[in-house]
Amino acid sequence: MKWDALEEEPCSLARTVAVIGDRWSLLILRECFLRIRRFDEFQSSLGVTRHLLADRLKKLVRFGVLRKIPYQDAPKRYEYILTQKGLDLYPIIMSIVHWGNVHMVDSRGRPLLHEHKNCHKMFDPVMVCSECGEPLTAKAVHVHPGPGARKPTRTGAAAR
Amino acid sequence: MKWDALEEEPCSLARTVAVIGDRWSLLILRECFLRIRRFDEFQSSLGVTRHLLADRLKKLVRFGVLRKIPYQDAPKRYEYILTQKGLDLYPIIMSIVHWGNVHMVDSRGRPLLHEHKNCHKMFDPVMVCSECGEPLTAKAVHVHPGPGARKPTRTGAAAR
DNA sequence: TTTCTAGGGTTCTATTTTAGAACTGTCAAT
DNA sequence: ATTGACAGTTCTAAAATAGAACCCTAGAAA
Repeated sequence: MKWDALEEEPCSLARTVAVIGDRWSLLILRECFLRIRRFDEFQSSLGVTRHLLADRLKKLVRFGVLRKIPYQDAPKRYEYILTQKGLDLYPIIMSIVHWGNVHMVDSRGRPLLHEHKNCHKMFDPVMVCSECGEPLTAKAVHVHPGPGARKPTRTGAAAR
Repeated sequence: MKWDALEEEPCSLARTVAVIGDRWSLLILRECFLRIRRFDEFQSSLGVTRHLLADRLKKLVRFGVLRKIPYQDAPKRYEYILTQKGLDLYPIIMSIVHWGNVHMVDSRGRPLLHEHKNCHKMFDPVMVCSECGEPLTAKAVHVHPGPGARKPTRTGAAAR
């Protein structure tokens, strides 16, 4: 399967994966949320090759996750900043970080702690139901085909 | 950077990306949460090559996200089911799906709808603070170095 | 008894991606 | 006139992926 094919899938996960589903895109986004904005900063903090960095930034701009803002003329220089669409990725990033905090830390403990400016406490992210506010688990969720679902076919290929 | 190097990074995001940060792993996990369990089912619903599927399943088992459960002897056959560590990936999967629902659907609408068995309503996932229960945004979060943070170096390489 | 099918892989070659390093070009400061 | 910062692009070699074919076990069918 090509990457382009992923964007066309009738599956919100597949389409999101088409945007952020590779190693470097996720690491670049991590840097974005840590206020990194310039090519060289990304390059030196990530150790990614300049080639791939340029490629991934271009892709993220194309998908509307990042926006190029000029910060100087002569020569033209740009900063890459998150759009609203990009800022909306925050729950994804945080849930990834949280899972790592729970399941992948070594004996030294967490690399980062998160403080909520609202309540001034260190927190973990919790995913809850928009309707009743209860924490979500896979077992408590039922899935239904939506309006954009793939029509059932004789082949029985899975549809989402 | 090698994949193995990612696991060693003092960054919970990087370490999680080492486990699930590629296209097929995420799609395989999607199937797992939709109750797919067998090699052939994965293969036909995803269209992934058998080679890569075998490789990714092996990786997910190695990381303790999936477990092989025999369901027949002679010949030995296994089902791949989520461990607790794997079930804990649910918020990641859901937040990815939700972002796709908001930003990547076409005119036909969402491929899937989610019903919460608790309250019997269709819902969206919301990420809130474990301490005060308020919804989280990137701007309301302050980041601090934790006990596992990389020690600052003269080179100024970013640390997380 | 030979053949077929299902399930779960492994092996092979060709194509794509990625890594790693070097190169380009503009401008500012020394 | 040279050096350095910044933001890329271009090159070759190495790795990962796609796509197809092959292998093995065992039960069912012909």
